[in-house]
Amino acid sequence: MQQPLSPKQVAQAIGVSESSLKRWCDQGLIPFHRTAGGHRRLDMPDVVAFLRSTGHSLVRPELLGLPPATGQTDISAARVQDEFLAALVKGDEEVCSRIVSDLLIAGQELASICDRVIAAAFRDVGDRWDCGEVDIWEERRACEVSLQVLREVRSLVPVPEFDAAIAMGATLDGDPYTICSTMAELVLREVGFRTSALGSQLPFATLHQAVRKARPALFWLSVSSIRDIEAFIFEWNSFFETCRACETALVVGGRALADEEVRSRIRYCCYCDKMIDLAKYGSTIIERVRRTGH
Amino acid sequence: MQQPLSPKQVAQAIGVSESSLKRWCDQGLIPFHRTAGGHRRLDMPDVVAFLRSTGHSLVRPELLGLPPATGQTDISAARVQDEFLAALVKGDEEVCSRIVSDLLIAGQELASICDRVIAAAFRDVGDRWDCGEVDIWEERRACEVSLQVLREVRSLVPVPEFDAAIAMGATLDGDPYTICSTMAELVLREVGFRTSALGSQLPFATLHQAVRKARPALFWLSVSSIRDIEAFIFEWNSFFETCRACETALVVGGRALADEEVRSRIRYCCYCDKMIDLAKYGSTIIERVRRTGH
DNA sequence: GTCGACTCGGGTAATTCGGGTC
DNA sequence: AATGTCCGAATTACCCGAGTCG
Repeated sequence: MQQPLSPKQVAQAIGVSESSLKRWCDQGLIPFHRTAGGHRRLDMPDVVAFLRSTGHSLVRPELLGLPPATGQTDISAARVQDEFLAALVKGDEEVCSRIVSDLLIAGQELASICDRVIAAAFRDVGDRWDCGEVDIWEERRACEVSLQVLREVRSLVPVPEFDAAIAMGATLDGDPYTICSTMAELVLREVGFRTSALGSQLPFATLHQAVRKARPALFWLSVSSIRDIEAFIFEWNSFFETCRACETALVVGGRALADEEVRSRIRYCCYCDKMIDLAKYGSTIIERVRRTGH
Repeated sequence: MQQPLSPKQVAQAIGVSESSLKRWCDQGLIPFHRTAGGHRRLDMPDVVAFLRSTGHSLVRPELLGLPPATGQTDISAARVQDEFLAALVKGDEEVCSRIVSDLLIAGQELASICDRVIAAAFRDVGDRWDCGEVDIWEERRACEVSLQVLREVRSLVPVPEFDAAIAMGATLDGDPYTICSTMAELVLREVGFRTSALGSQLPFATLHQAVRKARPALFWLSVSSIRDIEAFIFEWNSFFETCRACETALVVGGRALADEEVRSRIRYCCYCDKMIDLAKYGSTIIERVRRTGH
């Protein structure tokens, strides 16, 4: 759990006077609470949200425990993607998380950072693997680094409300790739869900149990490979019925279902090619739940 | 009735100095009574009421059930373990990470937190799984929560020196359990290594490459299951030769090697039953590298 | 009764408050 | 309209020798 920040800390990190920061707080631009003696205390995710919405940048990020800035804030610049890819292949976690947190603070959509930087880098790593340019251990190290980066980003987005709608998700038996599923969790959390990731390699049987017990409003499944197509389709559709009975929206994504052939034979509520799609669909569900209660 | 709390406990739990808390007591903001010798004692309901009134609403009452700072007795340890286990099974990441970070702040060794809280909880979760008390998805969720907690703790550990010795590690092909390996990374990082975790399910072939290319001073392998013992032993010993050639200390741990029968047939530099052992061995290596340069 | 850890009370330095002014 | 600077009063964090707890 994060320690709350003092106005001075935040003011110095942004590079403005303490008075300005206090005024912003008092105007409601940054949520804050007070100590018993009346001193203001700020939470990190609230500060980050303020930075993102106003376009302020951090002069001294290290005062907030963030990595030093790179100055790169334009996500479409090929240079950002190249730098991220290079750092990822070298296993340079510091640079990776610096790039991502810069983009985030600069106000880029989290979902498009996932799509255009992280997922894009993994496609490239995959290509290089095919060519024999990177070894398995380098690819796995890249996964670990990315997971750590995603974890750091997670601490920068607001904690969901205690009574928010629940989203759950996983990857299926035989599918060890957790990156997509972890990105999905992060994106849905940012949209406002209380998320719980169930990890990788789960058999369908236990997913039925999970949905019945936790009653999530949304369930995501990331499918990167399928062994037995017929068995998969049968089990999938049975799982869909359970979801429907529990009023759970079943969302699907992943390489293996880019093929319309398979997709046409399974039932689902939404197919998301990219994280940005998931973010949009998640928002509509959150909205509906807020309005109607389910 | 709950046991009364000491000022230090409460101050730590809500992240303020002990003096502030005592002042608030003396101002009448928090009701309290005194021991015969004059020490302040607070009751849980009063503390919770105070937190509500000051907007610390995120803090949950159960977080205050933690033991005093450097609780070294088995009793207090057992209590933490129970709280952690309960939260883990419920998938309550917030409470889990709070417990761990409180213990860290209180000065507990990271390695012994790993051994006595996290690893211990997983043994229990495993037992309950065997009894059918918890389902697979709950166990997997517990893994994910633990990984999140470990990654969060990682950001509290000082960043290693740029030129520090390197430690690498992984789990082997067919072994999907990453918790132990992640704990190992964390412990070695705290000791001063620049670590890079390679994730799970790595074939031996690529480990040879990794060691030759990165030349780590230490390589950890966590082995929780072995399929073909003879093949394993052969491949292992070949990997040990590579490590020796690269002056890499090969450290081993994990359930599957608790059996001395298998262990007697493989070569390694150190077997670590617990994380505390790994921390000690890691320190000696770091020391040696600092002195001799390799 | 011993002992280590904790707590007391009080003092001091640093931070923050709110408000007024530039 | 927004920001930066200044100020006296209040709040908080850190420190220490003596006493208490378990």
